[in-house]
Amino acid sequence: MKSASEPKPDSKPQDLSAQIAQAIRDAIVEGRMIVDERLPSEAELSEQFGVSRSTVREALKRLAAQSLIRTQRGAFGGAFVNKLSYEDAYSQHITTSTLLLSMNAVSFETACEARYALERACAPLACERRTPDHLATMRAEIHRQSQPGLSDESFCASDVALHRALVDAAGNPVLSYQLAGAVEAMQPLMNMITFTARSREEIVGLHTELADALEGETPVLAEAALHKLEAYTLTLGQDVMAARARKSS
Amino acid sequence: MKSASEPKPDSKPQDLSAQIAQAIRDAIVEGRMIVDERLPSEAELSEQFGVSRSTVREALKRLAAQSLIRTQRGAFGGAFVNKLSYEDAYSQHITTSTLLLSMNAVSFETACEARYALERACAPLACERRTPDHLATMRAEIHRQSQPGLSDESFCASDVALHRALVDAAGNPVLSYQLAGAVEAMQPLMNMITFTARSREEIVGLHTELADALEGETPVLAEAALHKLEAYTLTLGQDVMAARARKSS
DNA sequence: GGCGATATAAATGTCAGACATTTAAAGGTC
DNA sequence: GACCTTTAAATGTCTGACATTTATATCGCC
Repeated sequence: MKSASEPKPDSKPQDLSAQIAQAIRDAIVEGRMIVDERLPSEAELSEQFGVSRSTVREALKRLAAQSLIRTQRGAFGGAFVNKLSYEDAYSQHITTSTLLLSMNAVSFETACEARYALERACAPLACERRTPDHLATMRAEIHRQSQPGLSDESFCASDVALHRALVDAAGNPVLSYQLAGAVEAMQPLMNMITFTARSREEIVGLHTELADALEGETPVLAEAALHKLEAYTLTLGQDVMAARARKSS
Repeated sequence: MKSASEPKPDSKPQDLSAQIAQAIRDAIVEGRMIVDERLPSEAELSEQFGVSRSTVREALKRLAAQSLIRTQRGAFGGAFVNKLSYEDAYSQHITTSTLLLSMNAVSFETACEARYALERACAPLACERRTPDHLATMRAEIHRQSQPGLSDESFCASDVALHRALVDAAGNPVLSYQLAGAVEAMQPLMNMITFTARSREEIVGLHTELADALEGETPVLAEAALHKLEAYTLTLGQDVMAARARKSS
């Protein structure tokens, strides 16, 4: 793997707590410590590394922030190598993706393209494996989206739920994990768009096409629906941008 | 357990340092603090939150571990909201994905399926946008892979580099970020496979098909090559599994 | 006046020790 | 044997001190 011998000569000597965290992280990632194994106590670690207990604690908190360890108080407590759950990984991935998008001025076009490309990737699998449950969820969300009184926020949330159902229908947890970030991180960008009655109607129509394609197990139609959805979402976004540009100029 | 009447099984009240970290994290994610803005000093934070400086420091270390803040020593130093770079996001994503796969006993089949589904997602874009540079990289890696003396590790690394070039050719950084985890996290699983001369030849052939498809801008052929590659990788993996089962029984 | 060396101050990094709290296990009582 | 109490081993928190880093201000010299 990479690390220590980076070509970058600038590398500042890190804090002790960062170094210790890295040492333990390596041990976990490389499998030298297994899930649920107990780390030495803070006192023992501070002796092993020749630092104070506070420094060790800061290192452990870094690892805890990445869900690499969990701590338990009391006798026979301590820090344990944590089994990284899909749930933990999801939420970290979503936080990171959301920040990445918002802090790097990713254009609506780029994010949209990535999102729908990824969703099309799971369309064939979803057609093959979708259960009645998945179809029911999608139909329910579509029904929700066609109700007139729905707020923009709720419409967006329902949109995410529908797409989430599509992803889950592919029946591959690794795929679901990878896509969760892409879809959910888009929501802040989606929330910029104000949906008119007209545009909602169009979207609901395309969602229905998508659900029909899954039900009929026709991947080509599912991909086509996603292509149309991407194109339409893009025009909506560009309209909003154009309107803003006009207003501000 | 006293009562089930709690509306939310609030599980456990978190540590103070975790609460403080969450409060600051929320402020950053919700945009109440912007990039490069300076946080109050540790002393000020400890007064604001009514805790000791060590507790504040543990909270800050948690945030630093997620690359949400960076710290600078010296006068007018302090903690600053960090602009999350693609690089930081990559490495976090890869670490998380690798652990997720290794700790949750994800099958080779599932991981393989996810990986190639994602790669096929960027095939059409890559056909459209690949530069001569991308093609050159792919050809160079293919040439490397066909050299007889190459170690298994190097072969795998070259495989990753080739697929990385494919992903980058799509010219969408968000897509690259999302896929980096999937492809690189697979490497430990790929390293299980020992490549015979025969299997390498087959893989190099399929890689060439893929490069040809990109060069000819024929997305259908690119997807076909990836499908064949997935199928072949899968059989290789299953052979290894079967051989192990025979040996251990 | 300008410039280089020095002092200063503000902040993080580290340490040491104490006390509080939690928790499981050992021991004692009926 | 069931229930209560004690105990010990951990983490969680606080306090105060000192070390180190670094931008800025000051001073002395030309």
